[in-house]
Amino acid sequence: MSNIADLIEEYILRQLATKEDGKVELRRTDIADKISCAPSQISYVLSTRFTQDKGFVVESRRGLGGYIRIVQIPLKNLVYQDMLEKINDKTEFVEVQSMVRYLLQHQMISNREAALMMQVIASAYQSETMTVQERVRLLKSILLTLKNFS
Amino acid sequence: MSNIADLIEEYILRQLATKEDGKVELRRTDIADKISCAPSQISYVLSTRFTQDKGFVVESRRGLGGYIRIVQIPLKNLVYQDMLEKINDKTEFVEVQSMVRYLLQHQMISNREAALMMQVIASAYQSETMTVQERVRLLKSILLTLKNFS
DNA sequence: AATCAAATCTGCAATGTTGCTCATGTCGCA
DNA sequence: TGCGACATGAGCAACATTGCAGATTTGATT
Repeated sequence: MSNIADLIEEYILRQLATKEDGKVELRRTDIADKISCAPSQISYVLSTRFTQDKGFVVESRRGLGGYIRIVQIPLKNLVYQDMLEKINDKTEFVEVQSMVRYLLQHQMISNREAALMMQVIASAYQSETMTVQERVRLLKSILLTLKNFS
Repeated sequence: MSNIADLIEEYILRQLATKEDGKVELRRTDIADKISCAPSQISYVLSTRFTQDKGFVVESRRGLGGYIRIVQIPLKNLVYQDMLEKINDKTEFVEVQSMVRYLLQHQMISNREAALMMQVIASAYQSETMTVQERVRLLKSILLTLKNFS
């Protein structure tokens, strides 16, 4: 099937696959030239196949130095679900810490959200008075909030 | 990135970063020479990227000894500072709640950040075991984090 | 003082470089 | 044969770049 939309999708996915961090920056006209198609076709493919709920974020800029940035984001619910299941009364601080790092590196949370979370999480672990049950409940509620608001 | 405007922006930001007080004074033609571009390009970048609502104030003067002064204004810090000062061991839940609402309504935090904060704050107030001192410390550290990451 | 020249920045118009939207058309397949 | 996915181009919106006339400011000259 030499359907142009498929070619474009493949091309972008191949570019993405070469990147470790799941981010590429492309120029629309470059792709259009390479594939030999109308530039608007690129926009079409992006809007139909690189959607948020398929795990992509697309940002762009026009004018000189224009670009299209495509970021592949892990399936959110799975990640959060996984993390939620991992958290129990024996979960160490460093584990939670690395969860936050993971979320940050995969653009599932912002810098500021990460800082906010780290602050709260550190407090929870340092607290002399907070019970382990309370801490677990707090951590889970944070992850749940993120999950529901993504 | 062969985009001159970006270079100029970076240059100015770098100059600003070297200053402790967030103020720089530059000469338009100097920058233009350094970057090798038309002087009016500097004006363009200033008017599009160093705007008031991005937290900058630009003053300038023409003529001999003319200059461009760029000031990075931490307007938002005032709000956070104010809130920080208001928080003590007698601060009620509803007050904190309305602070979060204020931040949200003024677009200083996102929906998700607000949800995150409310979650944590509610936990802190509901906790049977957390001491008042711990709670105050937590609330302040949250606001401080936001302040530093804005 | 009044004037002029030089050094600066301002404002704006003209033009170039991209990406986006939308109306419209095509094509394969159930 | 009708629907939905695919394809295209025109016109538009957003961003960048440049040049030039004009406004300001300083300082030197008359």
